[in-house]
Amino acid sequence: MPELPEVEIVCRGLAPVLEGRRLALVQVRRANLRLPFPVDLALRLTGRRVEAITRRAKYMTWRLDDGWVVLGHLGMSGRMIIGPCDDTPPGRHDHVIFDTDEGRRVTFTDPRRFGLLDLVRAEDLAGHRLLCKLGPEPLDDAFTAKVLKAGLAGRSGPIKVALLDQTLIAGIGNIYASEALFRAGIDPTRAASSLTAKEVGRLVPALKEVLLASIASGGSSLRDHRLPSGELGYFQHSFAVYDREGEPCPGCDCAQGISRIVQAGRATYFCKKRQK
DNA sequence: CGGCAAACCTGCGAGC
DNA sequence: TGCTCGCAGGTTTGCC
Repeated sequence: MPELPEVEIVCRGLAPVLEGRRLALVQVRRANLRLPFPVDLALRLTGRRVEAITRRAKYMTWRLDDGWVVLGHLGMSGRMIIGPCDDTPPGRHDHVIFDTDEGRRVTFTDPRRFGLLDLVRAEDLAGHRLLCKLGPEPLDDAFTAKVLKAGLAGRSGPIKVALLDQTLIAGIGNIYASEALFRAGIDPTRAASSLTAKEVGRLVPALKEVLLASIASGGSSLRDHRLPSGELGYFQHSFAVYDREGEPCPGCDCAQGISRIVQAGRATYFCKKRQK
């Protein structure tokens, strides 16, 4: 379930395993995911020390000791699984396996193969073709109602679809778009440009709140119960509206309950009474 | 440029 | 039990 909060949790979970460690053995088990892997990826990573792990939007970056950065994306179904280095045979979808000099193993598994892994020079990271068009980080202080309002100007499409546009805001996915609009009381079908300053003034904190709450719950569950699987960031969330079609609205007593519609090919969940 | 559908993949649950 | 269908949390591309 990799939207911004999940990627953040994965990065935080990987940091204690990888930061400061050398990659003793890297196994690349196929030539590509969504994009081709860099040539000689395994060779270029083997022996490198991971200096720092950070996140940009839904991308993770591992800064290496030779000036290169591993750029990773989990796509729809990508996961990072932590375990020991042992003789367990890799699963069908275990595409890249990183063993550290401490005897720990990180397995990048991705059944649908929408994820990606690339190498980029640190000084070229911001200009990378996948990163250079990304909009502001929603959790940055610089992401304000004024900034979002300006971005929505001239957009006739629905606000919910606009929130998924990574050039407008980076990191919002299909779940948190619905959740934030519910929290802000805004109808997802409204034209993006029709939102008033007051409404955008509710939407921006709503976005920050749903993301932060998700990170907080993931962080705590990660600290408190290390999953036997070693899997990071894939705990049970409780969403107010997402995937709750027909269930009672948690914000009002309407008889209709949560509605599901499709916008730009993706499911949207909302309360028709509470969201205007 | 904006908006939309299709494409990339596999897995899973519902329904028959 | 087994099949088909629809659907899934992302992003890019190409067409209008």
